[in-house]
Amino acid sequence: MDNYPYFTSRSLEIIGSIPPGRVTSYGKVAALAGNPRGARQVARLLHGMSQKYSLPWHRVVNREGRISLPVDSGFLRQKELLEHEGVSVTPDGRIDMKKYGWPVGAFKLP
DNA sequence: TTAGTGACAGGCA
DNA sequence: CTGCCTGCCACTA
Repeated sequence: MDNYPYFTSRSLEIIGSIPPGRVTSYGKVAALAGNPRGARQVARLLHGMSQKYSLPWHRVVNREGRISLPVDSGFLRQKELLEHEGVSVTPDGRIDMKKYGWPVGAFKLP
């Protein structure tokens, strides 16, 4: 792993600890990482290096529980990956956060 | 340096 | 439910 800033490395850890079959939001990750205002940074992060570290990027959606990825840029991929884990996604990319949301209770950072 | 942009969020009509 | 607007912050032209 490279030497990333605090917020970045912390975000990567959190995303990496999302269990299969569960999803969270960009804002939630940012908040857990210590910056409630950093949702966009988390998004930019995933956009740039999710593939590189084989992170579960597909388990991160927006606050409305919707896939925030353009249809022409990975929407379908994310949908497939989630359904493959047992997460039901509607054709327009909506997910039931009440059912698949994470974390459930209090989250303890590793 | 300023202006525009985006895998976002929250509040409100 | 759908829009519209404001706040954010790193990046780019």
